[in-house]
Amino acid sequence: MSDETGARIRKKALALFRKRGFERTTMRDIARAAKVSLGAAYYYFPSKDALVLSYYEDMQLAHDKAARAAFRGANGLEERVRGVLHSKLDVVADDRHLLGAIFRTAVDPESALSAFASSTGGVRQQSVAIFDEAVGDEPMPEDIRALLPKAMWLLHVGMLLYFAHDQSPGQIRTRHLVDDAARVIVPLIAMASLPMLAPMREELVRLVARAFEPQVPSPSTPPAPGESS
Amino acid sequence: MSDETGARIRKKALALFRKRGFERTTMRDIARAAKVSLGAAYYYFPSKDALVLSYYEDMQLAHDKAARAAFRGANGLEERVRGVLHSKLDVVADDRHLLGAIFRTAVDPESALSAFASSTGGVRQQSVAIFDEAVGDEPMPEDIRALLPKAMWLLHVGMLLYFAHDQSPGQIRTRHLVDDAARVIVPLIAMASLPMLAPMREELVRLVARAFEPQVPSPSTPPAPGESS
DNA sequence: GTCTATAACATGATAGAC
DNA sequence: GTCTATCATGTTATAGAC
Repeated sequence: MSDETGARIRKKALALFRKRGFERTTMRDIARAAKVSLGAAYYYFPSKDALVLSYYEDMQLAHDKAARAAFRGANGLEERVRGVLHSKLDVVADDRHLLGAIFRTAVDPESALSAFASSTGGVRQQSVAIFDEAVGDEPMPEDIRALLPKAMWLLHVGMLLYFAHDQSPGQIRTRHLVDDAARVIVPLIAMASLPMLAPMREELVRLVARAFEPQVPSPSTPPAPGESS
Repeated sequence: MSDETGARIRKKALALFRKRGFERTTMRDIARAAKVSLGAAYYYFPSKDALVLSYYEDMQLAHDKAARAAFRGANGLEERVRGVLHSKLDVVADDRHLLGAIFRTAVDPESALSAFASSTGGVRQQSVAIFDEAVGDEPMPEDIRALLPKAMWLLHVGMLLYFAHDQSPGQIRTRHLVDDAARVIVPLIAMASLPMLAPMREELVRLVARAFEPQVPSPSTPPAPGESS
């Protein structure tokens, strides 16, 4: 019954996390709720953080579906941006306190769950891909097109951080922020596309692109020449 | 000997953190090194995180001095930006692994040390002030002038995060990033100042300003003055 | 070999004696 | 103000059931 047991532990864990928060839920609580021993819980999930990562994956999958649904009714870039961001907030709305736990590990350079670690790379790439879909075939200079999804992913992390700290009722402030950001992005791209600004744009794009370069040769990518600094 | 004991605990703790990292240093190690009991250590510092906050304050003070020294030899905004950012990296260079511990708590909405919590407000305000000095009397539209220090503070947090993850020798990549950013900032301000872009600038400034609005009236500050975030 | 249960350990934090 | 127990909890080790 391995599959069933693991699923039950996971389900109970997420339920407890939602109800009482990450910190105040102990592994013993989880085991008790799932009617297994503490050791069994650890047999299925090597750490408490692993249970959070499990939530992280769930969340990503749910966002994929929600965002694509939003895209279907959307007209133009602004609406797609609004859709991809609001749908993310919808997905995590009931789990704001869990975000804190995720951020804590995501930000730690030593953690395997670090937002920049390769173990979460798959989930992150999937997340960037949905922003790529949001940009779609909106006309813009090639260099901007290449970077925009990553930049949006980064901003969306900031949005989640803001959301996690947002004390306003229904987190209305974050919702407003998203609307404002969506409204601004189209003219911003238009402005950046002005030929007159091409030189500066190139410099900015180069700067951001360099910031995104991988730190270590990832196992799937052979060591690229000329990438030490 | 209260003062002397507390100072000794603090000093030994920071030394151990530097030598062996935050995680691998236990409160018992610290107590032993400072020749006090575990309970005594907790008498002076209510938590392990409190010891990190203590480092955070030290770091801020050191950065103030280092940045002002850099300003004295600097000519123009670009050099001051370079100075304020590089001096920060200089100050934290030997404590990169400590940054991870700081971020972990700074990002957590429940933590008192959260970067957005009022208990760290004093330190953060001081940090924003040094970026205000860096901007100095550079001519630019009023609304940009008001927001720029906060925006720079935010970007500098990103820089520290990047620095903490930077595996390149001597963290040369972060250093290059700082140079690039400094080079870009002056033309960026010039561009944003174009009268032709005033409408969009106003919208952007309003967006960012709203994001910085304080969440709740802090208990230590009466609700009258319009500043805290 | 695959799963489960129990005991033990390390460490952050607390209580109460002196 | 300092100490000695003691607790709570994440994690690991060990032993057993099937």
